[in-house]
Amino acid sequence: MADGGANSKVKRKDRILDAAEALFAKHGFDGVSMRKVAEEAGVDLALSSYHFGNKRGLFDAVLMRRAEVLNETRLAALERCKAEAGEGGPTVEAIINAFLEPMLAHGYQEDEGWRHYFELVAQVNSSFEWGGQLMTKYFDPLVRKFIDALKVALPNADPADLYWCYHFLSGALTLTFAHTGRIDQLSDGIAKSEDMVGAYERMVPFVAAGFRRLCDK
Amino acid sequence: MADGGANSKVKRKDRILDAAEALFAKHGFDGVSMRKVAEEAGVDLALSSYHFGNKRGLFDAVLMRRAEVLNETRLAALERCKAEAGEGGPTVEAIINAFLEPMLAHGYQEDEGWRHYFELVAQVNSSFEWGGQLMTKYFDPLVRKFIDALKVALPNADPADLYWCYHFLSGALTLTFAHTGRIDQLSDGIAKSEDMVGAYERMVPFVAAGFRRLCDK
DNA sequence: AATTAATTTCAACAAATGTTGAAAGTCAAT
DNA sequence: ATTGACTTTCAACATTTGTTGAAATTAATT
Repeated sequence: MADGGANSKVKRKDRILDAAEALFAKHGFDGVSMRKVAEEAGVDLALSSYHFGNKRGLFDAVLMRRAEVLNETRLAALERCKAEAGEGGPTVEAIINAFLEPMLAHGYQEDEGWRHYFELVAQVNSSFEWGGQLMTKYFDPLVRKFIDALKVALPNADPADLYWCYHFLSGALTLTFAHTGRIDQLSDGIAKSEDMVGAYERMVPFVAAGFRRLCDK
Repeated sequence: MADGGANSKVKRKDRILDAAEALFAKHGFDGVSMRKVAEEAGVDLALSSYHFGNKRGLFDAVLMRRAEVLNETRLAALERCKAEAGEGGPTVEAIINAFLEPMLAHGYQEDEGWRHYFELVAQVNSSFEWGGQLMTKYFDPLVRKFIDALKVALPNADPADLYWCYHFLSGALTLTFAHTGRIDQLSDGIAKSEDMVGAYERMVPFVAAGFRRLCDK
């Protein structure tokens, strides 16, 4: 039997998460109904509540699923770049690269699940209602490790400067992966929001230069 | 009679816009009901539909109201910095400053209306559903003028690099004004999201350094 | 095969939603 | 005072919303 249909071997619970991920990414928490999720996933309405308790539980489960994977991959990238560096520790560029590169590694081009996920994170990050709480919960423990590494690479930095620089990085990063298509329109097609490799290759030096200007004293 | 109550002289139409602005900023388009707007504004439910046609019309009116003011102020700042510069034109730093400084000028500290507005724009900018369309419509004509000025300041820049740099600026800017409180939690209070002056003073050199690294050849 | 547990469906609930037509009120100009 | 345009209220509409018990089905265990 061919896969992919409504009778696919993929567990219903995962199909619900996939559908919710795609829909929340496009329309936000309040723009999606439980019925729409059920319809998209090809399951009964009540099943999402059974598996995740309620709508908010479903939303949290979507956010958590890939956060754990991303955090592990980023941590591994940070450890690797530390190991490859000499005793002075890695450069600013190498640390930022370790933070960004894993976002492309997860088969970003092929796997639309990850694309939906990053669109969702972008929206959560800059939303007043969710931004402070959820991003802190899911990502900040790891972010602190990257900032510690940056403190070593920029030993004379004022901590407040360092946190603001990371904040700017976070904003540039999430908007880029939000994939809104705005840069396409603004540039008349010269820059393409689908070109994540091009964005990544530019973001590393852009952000590193900013860190150095403010924190390299 | 004292002002400020439900019988204030302020026109009901403006009270609706103010209430909608605050609510949309906090909860997004789909997270706000017409009834909540009416209640917050102290007017009848049907009045918003009468003045703005429907919910979407109200949302557009909120976005448009201050966009026009901001665009004018930014244009004036750009012209002024061009006039003050020599014949070589303004520096990258001066151009970016002209783009950012007007956001603080509108009595940002006192007037919470502007704070709500920027929170709303932040959310719109990184939302898939609205980001591409609305930002282009309201802001891009002016943004193109700033990019033209940057092309003069960075004459050897590859246009694609320039557009990506602006995109990074846009992301850093909107997240900072989204005011989510995340930087407070991440930094344990060392950096404060209320400190918009501090953010502004750091963002100008941060972004300018990025532009120079990628576009100054 | 029998029993228990986990999953999925069905049907319905009360509450909340955007919108609208008609009535009532307000205000300025004649 | 009367007209006429504009503003505001009232009441109701048809949908849509999240959630939940109870029944039915499937899977796992004995």
